[in-house]
Amino acid sequence: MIENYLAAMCAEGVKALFDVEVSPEDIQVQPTRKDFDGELTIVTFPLVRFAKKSPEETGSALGEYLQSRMTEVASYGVVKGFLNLTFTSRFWVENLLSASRKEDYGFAEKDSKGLVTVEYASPNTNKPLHLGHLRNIFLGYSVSEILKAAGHGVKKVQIINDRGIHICKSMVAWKKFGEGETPQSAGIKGDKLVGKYYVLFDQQFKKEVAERVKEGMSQEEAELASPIMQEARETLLKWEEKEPEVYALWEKMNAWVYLGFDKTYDRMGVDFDKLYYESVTWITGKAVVLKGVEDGVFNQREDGSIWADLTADGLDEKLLLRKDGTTVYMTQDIGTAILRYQDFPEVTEMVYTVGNEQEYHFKVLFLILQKLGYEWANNCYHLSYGMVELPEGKMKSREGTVVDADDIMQTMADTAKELTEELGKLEGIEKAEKERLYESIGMAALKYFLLKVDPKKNMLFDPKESIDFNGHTGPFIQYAHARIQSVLRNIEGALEFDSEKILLDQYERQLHFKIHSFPKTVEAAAADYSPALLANYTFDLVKDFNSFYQNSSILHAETEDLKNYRALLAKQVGEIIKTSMALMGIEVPDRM
RNA sequence: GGUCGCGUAGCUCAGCUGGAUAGAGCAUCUGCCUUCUAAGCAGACGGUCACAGGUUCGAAUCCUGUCGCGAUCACCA
Repeated sequence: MIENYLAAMCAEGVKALFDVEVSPEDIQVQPTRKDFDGELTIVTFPLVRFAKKSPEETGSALGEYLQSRMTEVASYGVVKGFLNLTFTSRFWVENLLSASRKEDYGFAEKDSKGLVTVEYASPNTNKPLHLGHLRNIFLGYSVSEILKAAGHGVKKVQIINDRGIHICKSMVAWKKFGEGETPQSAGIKGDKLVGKYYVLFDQQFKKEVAERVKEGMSQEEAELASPIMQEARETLLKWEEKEPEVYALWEKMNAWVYLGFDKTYDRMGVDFDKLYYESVTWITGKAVVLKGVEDGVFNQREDGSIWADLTADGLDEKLLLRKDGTTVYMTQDIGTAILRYQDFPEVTEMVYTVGNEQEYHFKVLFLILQKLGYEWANNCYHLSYGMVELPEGKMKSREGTVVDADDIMQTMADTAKELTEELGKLEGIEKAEKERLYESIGMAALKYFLLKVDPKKNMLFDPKESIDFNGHTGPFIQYAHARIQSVLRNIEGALEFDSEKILLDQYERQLHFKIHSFPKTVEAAAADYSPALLANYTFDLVKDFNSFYQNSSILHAETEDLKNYRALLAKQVGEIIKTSMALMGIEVPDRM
């Protein structure tokens, strides 16, 4: 990495020129701003006090030193406390050649770092997936791919929340109003069908409550007295006792939902290495909690409920087991974590991709696991992401303002089709191929839109904007790649050239520098668990490429050497676009 | 009320461990398709980086306080 070498040389220079020891880490090396000549800049302000000279003189002295000792440095310029270095064409061209020779440029050595589990998609089985899940799932998938690229082993895991009162609600409503309806008979996906009955339950519940309030009950009393709610609670108890009829219905309805989810995941292009079900993990959780009481980690109250006292750590007391012995969310998550550790004993880190409204939950969970004495609890990380809001405010399932995952994917594909047909570029392509393309473009728009924003921030999903394929969008990047492939299709033979004959202009220097930064960007994205870093990098790369592309022709270059060199440059940009987008789960077609 | 997060152009967002005149995209306006795909390029317009202090050669960035918005503090998950 040239930055490190440069910093080391600077430190050496400071020692030689000003007789002061500085460590290379203290030398500030940064990309040169666009409006100045050069690719890398040394900030010399901090060195001024050692040099006892003006910033300008300090910069010149150091620049002179570097230029005379580094063959890579072609020239330097000093502006106030900034030393701008321009590297030789030869250096950048060599760099390009070595990058293009690497099969997996930008990737760290495989499995050079520890195994990480990444959990994402924790859906409830009582309703279909929505836009919030999409952000969660794309994020988790992308982070998994990025971690792999950075040299980690990765296991993608899903936790399915298949037990609890919410499923019972769907079950009760289906029994009451369903008349034996199935996904087949209704002609809709299983998750949609079950979701429908969840909504029906809520409507009935509200109706019953309203009736009772009208008769003079308080809101609270009415909610307790609602027959359908009572039935749901009874169903939950029967489920816990594994009463055959209830259990069979539960299995049947969950199976419908899983088939529906599978379709959605499939279209999203994501997969999992292992699934966990809360209907299983709670058993482990409960056992661990009971053991924890014996070991004095938790305490039991008179009513029989079990609690973790975290007040000493500045948190609250947390319920782990109800007085009737049933488990809560936290108990299940304890069980899940332990099971996961048993499944992957070599794991060095566990990542949880879960919304930021659960930050407190995970703080508590990790602390409890630590108290239980698990070493690995120190390496759990809550990859917390912000909510997706709509222009009209938050999504609320009860108010019907949720954006359904399947619907939005379909809308994106439809729009892609519409706009592509309008442009009329796909003559002579088979129909099936075209359909694949529309899907690919639509999904790129959606995924990129959700991933380009810093995960931890809340974001706004404006349907109008998300469907735009111009500007800072997935299709814009796909398009650049398609154009590159188109150029390459017109070139025969190997892209060989005499590197002595290549002189770079400013557009190309920008590009070379971006290419050079790719491995570093992957590493940074992994360290931050942030696909947004990659997204923004790729967009910048494409913009630089477009400038170059529009301003210097490749096929009609002045000489054969120049043509081949530029083509190789374009090819390398194409390669990076492809890998980088793949790390976001986005495919890039060869034409569009 | 306690805790955590956020506040940058009309809108959506970048801005890495403090560094140059705060950057993109959208929107608005002006140019560019008889050489490689115009889903593009070149340019114009647009900012009191919420506010007030502090730290220093230098602050959108770090610290403190104020205001505004959001999340959370469930025997829901």
